[in-house]
Order: sequence, then C-alpha cells, then structure tokens
Amino acid sequence: MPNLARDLIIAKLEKALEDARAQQRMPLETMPAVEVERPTKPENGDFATSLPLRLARSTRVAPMEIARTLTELMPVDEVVERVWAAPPGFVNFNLRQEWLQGQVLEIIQAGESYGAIKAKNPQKIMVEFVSVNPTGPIHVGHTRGAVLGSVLASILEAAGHSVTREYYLNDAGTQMDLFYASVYARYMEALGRDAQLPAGGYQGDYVIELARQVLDQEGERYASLEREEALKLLGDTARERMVNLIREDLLRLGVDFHVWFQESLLYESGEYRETLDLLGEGGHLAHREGALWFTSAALGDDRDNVVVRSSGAPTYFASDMAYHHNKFVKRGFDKVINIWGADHQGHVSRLKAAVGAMGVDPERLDVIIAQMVTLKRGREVVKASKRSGDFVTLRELVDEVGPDACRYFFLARAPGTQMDFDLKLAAKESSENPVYYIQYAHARIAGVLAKAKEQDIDWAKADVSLLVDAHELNLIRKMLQLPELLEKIAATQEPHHLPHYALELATAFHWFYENCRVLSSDPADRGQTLARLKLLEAAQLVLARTLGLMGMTAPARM
RNA sequence: GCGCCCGUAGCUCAACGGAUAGAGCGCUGGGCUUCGGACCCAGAGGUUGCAGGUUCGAAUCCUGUCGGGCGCGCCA
Repeated sequence: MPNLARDLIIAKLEKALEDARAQQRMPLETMPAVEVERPTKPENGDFATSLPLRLARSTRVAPMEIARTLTELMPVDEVVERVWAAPPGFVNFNLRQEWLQGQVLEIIQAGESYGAIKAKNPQKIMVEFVSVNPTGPIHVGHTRGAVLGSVLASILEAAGHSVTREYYLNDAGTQMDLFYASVYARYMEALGRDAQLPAGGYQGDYVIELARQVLDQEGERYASLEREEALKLLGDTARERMVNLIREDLLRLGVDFHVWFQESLLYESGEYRETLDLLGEGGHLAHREGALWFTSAALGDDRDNVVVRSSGAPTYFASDMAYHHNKFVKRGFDKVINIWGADHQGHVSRLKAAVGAMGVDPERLDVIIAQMVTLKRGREVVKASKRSGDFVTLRELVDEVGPDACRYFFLARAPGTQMDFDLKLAAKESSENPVYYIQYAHARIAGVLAKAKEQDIDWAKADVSLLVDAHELNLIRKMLQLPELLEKIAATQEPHHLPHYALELATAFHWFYENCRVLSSDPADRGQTLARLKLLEAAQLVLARTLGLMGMTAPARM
C-alpha cells in the first residue's frame, strides 16, 4: 500500500508550518504535533485540522489568519484537490476524485492484506486472555474477554506487530485441589459410596457429569486407590478433560491460542524460585507474621501482598509474578496485554509494581479490564456463579445466538462499560441483527459478481475513471478508512470501533447498490458496468477483511 | 471508609478536546416492470445524572455531588 492519504496530508501540513516559520509568516517557537481528523460533515472535507485554533494562543495570531496562511502554503497535488480555511479556524482538505478512483485498483492489488500496516516500530506482543481456571466450563462472563482478546490480537497483527495469543492455565493451586476433591466426591457418589463435597466445593452439575464420564470411560480404578493417590490421578484426567472442553468451547466461538501456558511449569523449571530470588535481592521481600511478603506498599501500592503463605504454599500472586518474569525476561516480549475481568481490577497495581521491581518498565504491561456482563432473560437477571453451578455457559450462548452474532455483540461495546446481554432478545432479534446487515452486503456483492461471471463479463481491464457517482465515491472513501482505523485500534486497544466501521461500510455499499445499477444489458453502459464490477470486487474484499478481523464469516449466500 | 470503572434518544450503544452529539432496534410515513426487499428514503425522539471550574471550544479534562457495578484475603 502507498502512504495513507492522512499521512500525506499531515506531511503537507508539517511542511507548510516549516515554510511559514522560515518565511517568518508565523511566530512558531516549537513545531506543534500535527493531527488531522475526519470531519463528521462531508462539506467540511475528507480531512480537517484544527491546528490554527490550537496555535492561536501561543502565536498570538487570529485562527483564521493562521488557517489562511497554511492554506496558501499548501498547493494542491495529485492527491489533494482542494484546501480551504473554514471558520472559526479549521483547514479542510478534499481528496482528488482521480486519486480516489485509483485506490480501487490499489485495494484489489493489496488483496487480503488490505488494511495491513507496516508498524513504525514493530513489536513482539503477547495478548493473554481468557485464562479461566480449568475448574469448570467457560461462562458468558468470560466470553467478552475471549472475543476482545482474539480480535485485538488480529488487529495488532494487521498493524504490523508480531503477536502471541496465550492462555494461562492455572493447573496448580488451592482452587484446583478443591476441584479435584469435588470430582472425587462425585465419582465416589456415582459408585454409590458415601461421599461429601468438600467445604466450598464445586457444586455444578458439570462436576457430576464429569465424574460419571470418567467412570464410564476409565472404570472404577480410582476408587480402590488411597485417597491422596486417587485425587492426583483422577485430578489429572479431570483437568485434562476440562481443558479440552474449554478449548472446544472457545473454538466454537472462533477463539484459538498459540500457547497454553501451564502454571505448573513455573515451579518445575525453577523460574518461580528465580523470580523470588530476584525480588529478594532487590529488597522487595520481607518475612513477617510467618509469611513472605512482597513489599509493594513501598512501591506505591496500597498495601503489601503475601507471596508465600505461612504454610509454605505460594499464593496465586507469586506464580503470577513468576509468569510475568517469564513473559518479559525469559521470552522477551516488548509488550504484554492482559485482558482481565472487572473482579481482577484490584490486582493491576500490585502486578505492575512487581514487574517494575523486576527491572521491567511497567509501561510495557497493559491490563485491559473488561467490565461485568449482566446476563438477562427478558427482564430477569440470570445469576452466573460457577461454584453454585447456576450459570450459562459459553457453549449454550453460542448455540443459542451463533458465533458471529455473539462476537459482534461483545465486540461492539467498549470494554470499560458494563453491559447487559439479554439472551431472549439476542435470540429473537437475530435476523435483524446488525450482523446480518453487514453480512448481507457481502452476500449481495457475491451474488452480483457471480451473475457477471455467468454472463462471461470480464472486468479485469475496467476503467475506474468512470466511477464518478457520489454513491460510488462515497463507498471508496469508506473503504479507505480501514487502514487508519486499524492503526488507531492497535494504538488505543479499543477494538469496538471495528464493528461500527463495518456497519458504516455496509451502509455505504447498500446505498450505492440502491442507487447504482451494476449489470446493464444496454451496450452503452458497458464501461460503467465494468467499472462498477471493479468497485464491487474491492468492496467485497474490504468487507471480507473487516469481518475476518472480527472473526466473523463473510458468506456468499445467506 | 478507601480505590478502579460506568451514567448520552423509549431500549442497546457510538462519538480522536473541535464544526448542527450520531447509529441500530422500536415508533410514524414513504419507495421495486431490471443485479438478492435480510434493502433504501424521510420524520418524531437529547438540558450528554446534577453543580461548579479549565479552554477560543467540554459528552470528553479537573473538583464536588447523586446513582449503579467491581474490588479492598496467608482465595484465584
């Protein structure tokens, strides 16, 4: 891809500023950062900058005068057709029609890589997400983070970074022990033995099913073992089965990982020990009340945190520190993005403190907190609690709503806002969901292109300069926004803009389709037909690309 | 009590400190003899919770306040 129009305009502005200073037409002490925006109103141009308004104070020059000076210093070229000053102090830019037309060919040439950007500083990035304990199936609350993480990872890749998608598997620790004991109790129960769920054990029906499944497939062998031995061996199989279930459920949603990182490895490899030693040497650990503490209060956190309990068992936080040591120091990620639920929000500061104490710049760790999802059936709130067993699983959700709608729905909301998910509504309205509106645009294009092929129309040599209708140019303009958008999302880590863009793109297409007939039997329209087929080919590509980045299907028929 | 997040149209949500705060759903009224009507067009609907402040300009930043969510364990 050539440079983005936006970047060309920024370069133009920067040059104009330098010229203005050199010619002493503007008293600039330092060069300001140049930013351009896309005006909401088309009459305000394809691009605009409010630079004159920002510079008015420091230069003590009237905004409109600055705007006019800059305008004079920016001649039109092959990309920009018109530059003008607009009150109260904007400079607006319009793109040249010929350039827009040419972009159709550029998009087709870029093909499936359209929108991909060469990052100015490509980074090795890890996105760690979901990471639910394998003590039960994934439920609705985790789905948001799953979608968010997978799409963010795709977009970061498109923006030129090298991305690892990782699931942190907590296969050690007290919750797992509790889970094993719960499965064991259900297993014995299934054999008719007297068994009691441990205090605070996992009560969900899935534990009963799991135990029964093990019994069916592996027999009674665990019952004859010593309890401790049985817990270990039965635990192993139960955990594996649970992890597989989680993996399958996520795959149904279209979420996949490069790495399933086992917590237990941190202990086996000695990295846990190594991390503690490192922190100890730095003076960040203290023995107190029989336990070992990370002295995070001294680093600005609200309080110190226990790393090793008085029982000698490490806390979850201890392994998390070792895990992040592994991410940054052992594996050398430039940036790590963790996606957590709102209930983990209190852990951000202490983990950042720990990362800093390891000698890693805490800025390299980003934690995105996805706020709670309230699940509803109509007006009724559905409680989701894994231990009480009363929850809706990801699998049930995907079965009911479908993966595409599910992804779109979770993706379209900014992570920081709490959201309601009405199961009833989602299922009922699925045929009028924006998802279908977007996919329908893709299917419509596929239909026209297929028809053109049936008629042996070859549009390879179409003349794009015939694309002069406002609807056509509008569609091209919209297609050209994708690369900028991806760059922005990669920088702000807010993928929710993508579904909104997809909707706008689909609207631009439907509007075009309504107003511009593509296939015409009139020989006089031949040139226009070919050009429009070319445009559709590009539009289909951009739609498919956008849907693909969201992990959604781009159907040729619906 | 302290900390983090969120209050925008009837509902679900957008809006990079910028120009008249926008979409979808729902509601009202229109639109195909031709490529897929799962479409298009128009309209109604807003004191951006409230009050101050900063700024040429605030839904956005700051302070306070009201309302909601989540945290504040030798659980994860």
